[in-house]
Amino acid sequence: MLQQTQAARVVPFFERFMARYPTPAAIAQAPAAEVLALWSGLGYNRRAIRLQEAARRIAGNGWPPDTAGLQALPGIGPYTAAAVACFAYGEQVPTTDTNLRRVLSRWLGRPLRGPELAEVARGELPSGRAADWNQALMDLGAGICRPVEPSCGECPVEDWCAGPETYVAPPSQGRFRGSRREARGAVVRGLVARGASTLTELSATTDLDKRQVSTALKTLSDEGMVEESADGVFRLPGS
DNA sequence: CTCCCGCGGT
DNA sequence: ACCGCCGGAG
Repeated sequence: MLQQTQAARVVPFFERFMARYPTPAAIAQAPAAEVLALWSGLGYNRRAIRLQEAARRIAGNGWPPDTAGLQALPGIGPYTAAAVACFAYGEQVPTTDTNLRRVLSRWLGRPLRGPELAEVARGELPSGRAADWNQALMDLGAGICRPVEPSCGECPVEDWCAGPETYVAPPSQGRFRGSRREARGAVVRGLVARGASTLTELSATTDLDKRQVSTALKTLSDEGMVEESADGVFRLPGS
């Protein structure tokens, strides 16, 4: 849930999920339609499908014991694997998210990315305190070492930091208004609200033209978020 | 407009 | 290395 999503926005969704699905087995057995209904509104709906698939593997095979095993699960990349390994398993690994990337880049005075970022972050880990360190750097990045208008005067490490200039903004994302992403999100919300629906019904509900709805349904089907249950009738999987 | 405790397919 | 994916806050 925290992947590319502000922590404050995640909290209510997380609480609902943990109440409904306290264990991997619980979410593994749920209909995908129900999981998507609980997820819809948080963003990046594919994460819900991948989370459930990961839970099914975990319910069947148990938890992967290390970072490599975690990263082999769907939807789990370098950051999430490291975060689980560190915060849940106590492994001494850096959680190289966007905050650590920015904080360490400014600290060292040059832009860090990819393998080099991971290597530098590993080198800075204080012995035996990876979890505290990672948490502290993420909070420093979110609260003080912000992307724009960082509060260097309040920063506890200002004296040995190169300064905020080296921050490089991520590539811009393209308009959301009128995008296929917006249409896909609207179609999922429409199917959550209406249940099984035709193209015409979804077009009316979402206030999108049939061309956009049709494209959204096709791509959503390809990714396992929608099924065509009968000819021309679409629904969320398992509904 | 930008950013958010990224990931996966190309 | 690049791009699409969701949605809300500032």
